[in-house]
Amino acid sequence: MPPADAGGDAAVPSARERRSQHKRQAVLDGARCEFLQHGYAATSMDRVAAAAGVSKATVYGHFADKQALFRALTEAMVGERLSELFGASPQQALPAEPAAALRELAARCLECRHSQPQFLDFLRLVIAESERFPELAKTFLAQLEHTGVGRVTALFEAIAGAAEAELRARLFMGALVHLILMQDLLHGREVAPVDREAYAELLVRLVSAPPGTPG
Amino acid sequence: MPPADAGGDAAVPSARERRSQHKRQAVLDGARCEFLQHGYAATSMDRVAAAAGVSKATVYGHFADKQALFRALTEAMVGERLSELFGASPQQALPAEPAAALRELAARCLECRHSQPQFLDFLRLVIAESERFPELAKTFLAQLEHTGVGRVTALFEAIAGAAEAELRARLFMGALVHLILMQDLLHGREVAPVDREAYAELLVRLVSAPPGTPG
DNA sequence: AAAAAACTAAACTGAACCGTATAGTAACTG
DNA sequence: CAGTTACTATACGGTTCAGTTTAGTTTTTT
Repeated sequence: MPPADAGGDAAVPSARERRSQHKRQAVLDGARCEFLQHGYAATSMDRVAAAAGVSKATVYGHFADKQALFRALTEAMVGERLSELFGASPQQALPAEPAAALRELAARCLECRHSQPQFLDFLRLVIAESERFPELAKTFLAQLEHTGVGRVTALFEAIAGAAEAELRARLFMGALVHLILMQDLLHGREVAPVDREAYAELLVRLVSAPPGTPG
Repeated sequence: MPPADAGGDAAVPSARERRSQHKRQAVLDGARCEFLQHGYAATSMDRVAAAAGVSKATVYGHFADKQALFRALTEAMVGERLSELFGASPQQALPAEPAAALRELAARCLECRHSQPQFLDFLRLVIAESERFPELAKTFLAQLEHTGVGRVTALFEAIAGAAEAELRARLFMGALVHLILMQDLLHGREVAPVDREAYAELLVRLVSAPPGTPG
């Protein structure tokens, strides 16, 4: 018999459902472009609709208001941006040797300006709206904890023992994120150029040092 | 003879001049409050005037438009926020011993949430508007280079030789700024609490390590 | 073919905003 | 005291914006 499902969440979506979801995705794509470029306050719903190639009524048919659209967009982005950055993809597996894995991870992060251009804009958006949308900031950090710190901590446990591994991981990630922030987000390459390879190499060397006695 | 100066930049300002500058400062204070709280786009000039306790005509008498006011405000803040953070004040001199100075500097930075609450909002503003006002970002970084990296580099030269001193300084500052950003700006204390003292101590120890051979 | 659902284009409401203008007031100057 | 300056309060013009509505079209379902 034909599916008695009258427009719900069937496993096999109807043609109407597919069309609707297609439009919904178009709205999200348009919103992504506008919000990432102009921030929350300076983005107008008219331009979102135009960028999505969709009428304004359609936008409001899928999302209750501007805030709902923003939240739906950013929630979707938190996951994809971070997991792409840390390479959950199968072909981008890290080397088995911990130190080499760290070096590879550092190189990958410092390349994000080219490999993940949207990530920088997204990071700026998260910081810019961290007061207006604190849940966004928290979700971002929780995902970063889950996707990044966890993995790196495991690497440091293999290098320098378990005691300081998490702190070392945070330090490692922090130094990388900071460089990206200053150089790529704040146009620091034009103000104070830094040798990224030397930076990464020194970072890996220092932060992998054995847990010896303090100087 | 009495000063023939007719309203210019005399060394002894007239009473009128003083009144005017007082109002101008009130406008800047109101603007600071509003811009730091709501960002550029979401701040209205009407609310700036209200926050300053001043009529809107006075605002536009002192500043050509919203952008000019924003630029004047942020330019003024770049200097004061950073120099207060790094303690150019006489009573806040750093210890003579380099390692102790680093520890003191780290502690001071990690306390900025309490000692310099405006700094966090300002940092968020600089990042949020780094595309709309790239000069602001560059000025901020240039000042950070001048006030922060320079000093810290000198400390590391005294510890680990001149070769890697600058990179070590950037690494040191980067790890600190990152922690502040994640914990204080992005509400990370509620998501992933970090022992700040342990973080600072490990940071100082690792980044002060002798320039020995890599592992 | 008829009914239903989702869409489009365009106009509209009510409010906010930037910047200007007007009219009048308080303070300083010569 | 007369003139100038900076201010206040208020209102206005023109634009933009969030969100709704209206009327009509395309697509899917029955």
